Amino acid sequence: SISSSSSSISKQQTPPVIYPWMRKVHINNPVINYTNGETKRARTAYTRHQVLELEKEFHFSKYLTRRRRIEIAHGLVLTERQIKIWFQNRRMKWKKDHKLPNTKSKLPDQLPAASTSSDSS
Amino acid sequence: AVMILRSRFLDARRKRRNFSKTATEVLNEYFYSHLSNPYPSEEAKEELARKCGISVSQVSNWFGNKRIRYKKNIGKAQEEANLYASKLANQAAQGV
DNA sequence: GAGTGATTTATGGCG
DNA sequence: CACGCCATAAATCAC
Repeated sequence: SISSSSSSISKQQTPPVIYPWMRKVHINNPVINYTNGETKRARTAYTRHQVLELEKEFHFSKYLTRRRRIEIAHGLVLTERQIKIWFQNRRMKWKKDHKLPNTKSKLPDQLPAASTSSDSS
Repeated sequence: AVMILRSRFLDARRKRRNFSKTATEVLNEYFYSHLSNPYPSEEAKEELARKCGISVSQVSNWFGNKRIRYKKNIGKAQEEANLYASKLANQAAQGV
């Protein structure tokens, strides 16, 4: 029983309380605002080609040497930092995919063939 | 070519289902009762996952989305906040 | 079309 | 010190 002992009887009534976690934190330079008042942080979506190449490289090796990182960065027109970060994120994803997905996963290794799945191509 | 199509259809995002109402209820109750710091520990996440019948990753996703979307619209979320606040007060009154 | 769960870029802390 | 891991932010995707 880990009932939180934080029985803070704070006054309810729509408290306009702004806790620290509610403040924006990654509002750095890369902001793009179009005529509208919105200022959003830009998140570049990598092209299919870029992702494909990165994925290929990752399959070859999960880690990058400094040398290789520079080559890829130039080849894909991305910064070394972006390459490094991409590999870190990719490793995290790999871990997530390869850790025991417990015994309740319903992976369709053998889909019910009864349904008329009219697959065409 | 076939593999591409396969992977596209097997992509987890594409067969999205909403969580059960009770699961959302449980998550929201935790969120609003910890509004000052809605960051459940690993253990708390596991318990929530168990109670909701979802995975720990899904609990993490839920809190990540909830935090961002709450602070993107603090005003609109007040309704929900009050709703769960009164719900909790009610529970406390009954000694739950 | 808004809502929502999941995924993709990106940051910062700590080891 | 640079780099990896990790939790997380924020934007975006896909249904």
